[in-house]
Amino acid sequence: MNIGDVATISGLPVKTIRYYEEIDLVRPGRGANGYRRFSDSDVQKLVFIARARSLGFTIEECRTLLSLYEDRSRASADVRSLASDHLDQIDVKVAELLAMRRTLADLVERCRGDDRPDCPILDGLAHENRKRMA
Amino acid sequence: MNIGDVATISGLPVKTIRYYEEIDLVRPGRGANGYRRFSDSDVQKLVFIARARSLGFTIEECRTLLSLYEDRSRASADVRSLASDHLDQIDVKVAELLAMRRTLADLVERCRGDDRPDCPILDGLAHENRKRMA
DNA sequence: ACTTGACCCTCCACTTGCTGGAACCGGTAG
DNA sequence: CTACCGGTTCCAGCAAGTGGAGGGTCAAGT
Repeated sequence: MNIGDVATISGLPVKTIRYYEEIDLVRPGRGANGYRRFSDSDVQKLVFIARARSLGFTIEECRTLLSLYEDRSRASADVRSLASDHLDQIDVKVAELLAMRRTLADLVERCRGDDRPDCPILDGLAHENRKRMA
Repeated sequence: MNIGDVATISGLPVKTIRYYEEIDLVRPGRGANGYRRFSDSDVQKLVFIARARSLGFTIEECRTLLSLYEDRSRASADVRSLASDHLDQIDVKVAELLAMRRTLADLVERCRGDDRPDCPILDGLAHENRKRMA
C-alpha cells in the first residue's frame, strides 16, 4: 500500500507518517520506484499509534506501548502502569487548567468590558490580587 | 536591578527573561559592564507577563495584553474579549482532556494488570473499540 | 594582591511533534 | 504529449523555552 492510502486509513497526514518512519516508529519497505510500501502490519501499527497519540501518549510512550503490543509475552501490568501514570498526568493537567479557568473567569466576570480603560483583568495581572472568596 | 534579582522577584528563570528580551517583550538597559539593568517598570512588566503566562496566554497574547496594559486609553472591552476567547480555548482543552480521560480510564479499569499478556488497553488501541455505554 | 565563588555575558544546539515549501521523479488518463 | 496527481528528498520553521560551553565581573575573604 502507498503512503496516501495509509494516510486515509489511519487518519494521519502523509507528512506525519513519513516523520514516524524517520524516527523509526515504522519501517515500511520500498518498491522499485522508491515508493514506501506499507504492509498490513505497518498499517496496524500506525492505526495503533494514531489512537495512542489521540489519547495523549507521547511519542516515546507510543514506542513503549508498541513494543509491549508486539511482545507476545508481556505482562499486562506493565501496560496498565504506563496507562495509569498517563491518566494521572491528564488529571494534573486538567486540574491546572481548571485552576487557570477559575482565576481567569473571575477576572473576566469582574470586567465590565466597555469602552472605558478601567479593567480588572489587567489590574489582576499587574498586581497580586488575592480575591476574597465568596 | 540585575537579572538574578528580577528572576527572584518574578519567579521566572534567568534564561527565560533573557529570552523575553530577545523577542522584545522587555527592553532593559545596560550597565557599563554589559549587565542588563532592569528598571522598576521592566520588573512590573515581567511580573505581568509571568502572571499572564501562568494563566495560559501565549507569548503573542501577552504582547497584546502588555500593549493594552500600557495604553492608558484602551477599552476594557478589548481586554475582556481577548480574555474570554482564551477562556473558551481553555474550555475546549479541558473537554478534550476529559474525553481522553474517560476513554483511558475505561481501558485501565478493564485491565487486570497482572503478569499475563492479555490486555484490554492494547486491544483497545489496536482495534476500533466502541464501548457499550453502561 | 590573589583567589574563590557567585553572578553575568554571548552563542549555539536541542527539545516535541510535527508542518510547509521547493525541487524533483513516477504513473495514468485524455 | 501534456496534465496532473501522487510519490520522493531535503531544508526551514513553529512555540517557548532549556542546556551547556566558554568566557568576563564583582565582592569577600585571606
